[in-house]
Amino acid sequence: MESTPKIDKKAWSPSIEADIFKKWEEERTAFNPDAEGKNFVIDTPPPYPSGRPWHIGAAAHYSQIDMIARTANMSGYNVLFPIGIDRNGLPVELYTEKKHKVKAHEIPREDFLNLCKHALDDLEEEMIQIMKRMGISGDLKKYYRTDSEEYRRLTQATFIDLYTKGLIYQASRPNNYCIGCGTTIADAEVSYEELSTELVYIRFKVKESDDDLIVATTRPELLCSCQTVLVNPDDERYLKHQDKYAVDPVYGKEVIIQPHSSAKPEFGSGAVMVCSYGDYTDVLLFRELGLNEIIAVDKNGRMTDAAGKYGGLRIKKARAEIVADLEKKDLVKKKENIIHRTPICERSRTPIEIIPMSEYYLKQIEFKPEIMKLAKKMTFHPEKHRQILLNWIDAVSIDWPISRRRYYATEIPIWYCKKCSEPHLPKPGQYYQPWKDKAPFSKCKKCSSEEFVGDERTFDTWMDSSISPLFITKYMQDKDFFSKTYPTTLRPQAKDIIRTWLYYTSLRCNQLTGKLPFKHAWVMGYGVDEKGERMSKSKGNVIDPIPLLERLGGDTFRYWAASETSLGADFRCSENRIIGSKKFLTKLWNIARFISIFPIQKEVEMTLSDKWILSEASKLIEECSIGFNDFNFFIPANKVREFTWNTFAAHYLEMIKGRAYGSGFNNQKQEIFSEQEQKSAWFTLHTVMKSILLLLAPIVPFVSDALWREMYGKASIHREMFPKAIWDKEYSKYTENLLEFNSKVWFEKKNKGLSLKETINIDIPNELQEFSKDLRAMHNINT
RNA sequence: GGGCCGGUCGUCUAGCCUGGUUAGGACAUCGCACUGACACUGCGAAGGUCAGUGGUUCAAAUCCGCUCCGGCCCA
Repeated sequence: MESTPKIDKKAWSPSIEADIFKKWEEERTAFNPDAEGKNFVIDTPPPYPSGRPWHIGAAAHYSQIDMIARTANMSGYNVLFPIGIDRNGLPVELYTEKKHKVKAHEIPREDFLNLCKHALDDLEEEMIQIMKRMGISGDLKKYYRTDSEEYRRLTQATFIDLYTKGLIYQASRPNNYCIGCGTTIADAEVSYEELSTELVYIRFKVKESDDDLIVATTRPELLCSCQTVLVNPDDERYLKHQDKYAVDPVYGKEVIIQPHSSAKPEFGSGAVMVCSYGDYTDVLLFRELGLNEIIAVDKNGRMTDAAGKYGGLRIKKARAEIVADLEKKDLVKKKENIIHRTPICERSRTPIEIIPMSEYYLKQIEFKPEIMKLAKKMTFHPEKHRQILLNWIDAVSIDWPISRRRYYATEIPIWYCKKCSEPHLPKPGQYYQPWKDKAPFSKCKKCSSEEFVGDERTFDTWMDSSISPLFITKYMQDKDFFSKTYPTTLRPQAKDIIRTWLYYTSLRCNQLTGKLPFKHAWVMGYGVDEKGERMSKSKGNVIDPIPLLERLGGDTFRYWAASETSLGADFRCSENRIIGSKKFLTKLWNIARFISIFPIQKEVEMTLSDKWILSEASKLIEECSIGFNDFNFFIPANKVREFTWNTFAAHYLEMIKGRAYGSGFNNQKQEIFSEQEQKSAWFTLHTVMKSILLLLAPIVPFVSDALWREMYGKASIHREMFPKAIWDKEYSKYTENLLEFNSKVWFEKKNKGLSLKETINIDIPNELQEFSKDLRAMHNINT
């Protein structure tokens, strides 16, 4: 028997991945909802090109999402795997301002938007390149953008629909306002940071007495809006002051001192002033106590006229001056530094102010029970992340403010009558820019006036993002397509945007269609650095995926992404870990290279060794399908590696080598294997090899396809189905004994200083007698 | 203050739901070895009181209580 492998290269070389990718592009068939098989629609998260390099963890997520698509495909589904790029909202604006050294509010809006439109083009191009390098199977030539007219048109149409249904209203109420971004933001966009701040003890006078009342506050500049001072009802220090009036030391205003349980005796002096608005508690207290709000801070972050001589100053400056003035008059008893949990804007990291503004709201409070019900119906992968969504729904306490005072986002499609201010909404189906477009109405429906003014605001970008399942299924555009693809099958997404993207999508799509937008939510953890810390540019621990992909290849990267950490858990990124996964691909390559020596063989009557490894293969297939069904690639990646390397290669290949070559035992030519036995080995080798390649195909699509085409025909492995566990699993009962016996022989030879080729005298245990021919050949055992 | 998740060889992780082998694997470390595909290899060794503590049980990494530590979320 000749021993020339069909595959001549000695190692897997990632450089050929580009050619394979090209082949896939040529062979691509478009998604057809009417094709054979059930439809499987992935609501792919459109990544945001927010800077370079693209976060290696995010890139890893995309490779995992591709594994989902390929898994569905190999399970017989008809897969729609759209690719999108998110380009709306504040990050683009900030990036544009920096890139072009302009300020959004200082140049004409039109010019600014034009700059924004192309600011991300190069970053986007780089992302697409990375996706290609990773072998993403979605159509990378036809990807969508969230800032396209088609997308924004749909956002506006859904808004008009919900407005007509009465789910949207305008109201002025105290809300989170980010001075850095110049806009109201939703609770979901607020995060918290422990910041150090100064607690100032200010001396108030108690009216009609000689007593002082010390009030501790972190916001002395809000003194002008103070409407009452609270003390704890059980605080004996202040019993005598209750229901008297306190006189503030700057404006001389008299406010009532009232008992209230929200004043904690142990915090500060135990007496707190209630101002509009220091924090969210103030908002609740104003409401509860029926106080009149005084607006102390304007939307530019300056004090209003209500602050008297401090009017016009920035918050921090006003605070410093007011404290200095009070100190001069000895009205500050003391100051201390405390750590204060401060709400900040998630995007700009600026502390939040609470300022009443007139904004549009989408009703969500009344939908809470419904969304809660749906959240319990969705299948979560992993199940444990469901709780994050349930907790958030539970915490939702006000309707969602959806209007933003920003520029590069979908415009609110409303015009107002110049005379009577009546709002007018256009017909859905077109993209409207009311800040510059002429109103599409001739007369006001209320007062018949003919002049209109367009709303200048935009939507919260989550208004766009939350309808991605509708956009990809052609909602309001192609009824037939929509009816066949919606609800979508699966939403893959990161853990940290459950309270925004997952929640808002469930809310909005349910309001619009009455249905849950997807059956499965697949939630991934964060990519963190080698030490388990989050990656950030300031920490200097970011890893650029491009050079890694270039050097090690897409499959190495993907195998790492699959095998490193289990579903939904955070995973550590480091070059060493990625390099480690390349070894397995080389091993796989060489196993295939060895097997490619032997001809493809039809099924024949098999020997026990062959039945044994096929039994193990059946077990492997079953274990892997548990992982694939849960879209958990950690399981197949590790199980296949363990089987391939530690069982198939280390034991089975060694056991049948002689038999496959047909040359009998190493030194004892007297015993030769029959042709039948040889063919049985050939058949088994190829059968197991095929199963391994098929099981790995969704994870390492390049190398599996290269080997498949080389060994089993011209068509791509990605047109195949997963293998079925058709082999009798009973023979796995020998596994433990076989592995143990082989180890024992190797150990003996080593101890006696024998080379592996040399003969040895050793007894084959009774339970393995049926394997003795293969075992004697393998170890060169004397009979 | 409340909630959720986690704590297993140097590092990462499986096992925990459904108690019961010498707690499995990978990387790193240390020996030895060219073996009819593979030195990007093979074989072997060393390395763990399963965070701590109390309980349930014939039996606990696994179930329950408490404590400590870390991460996230919400007040």
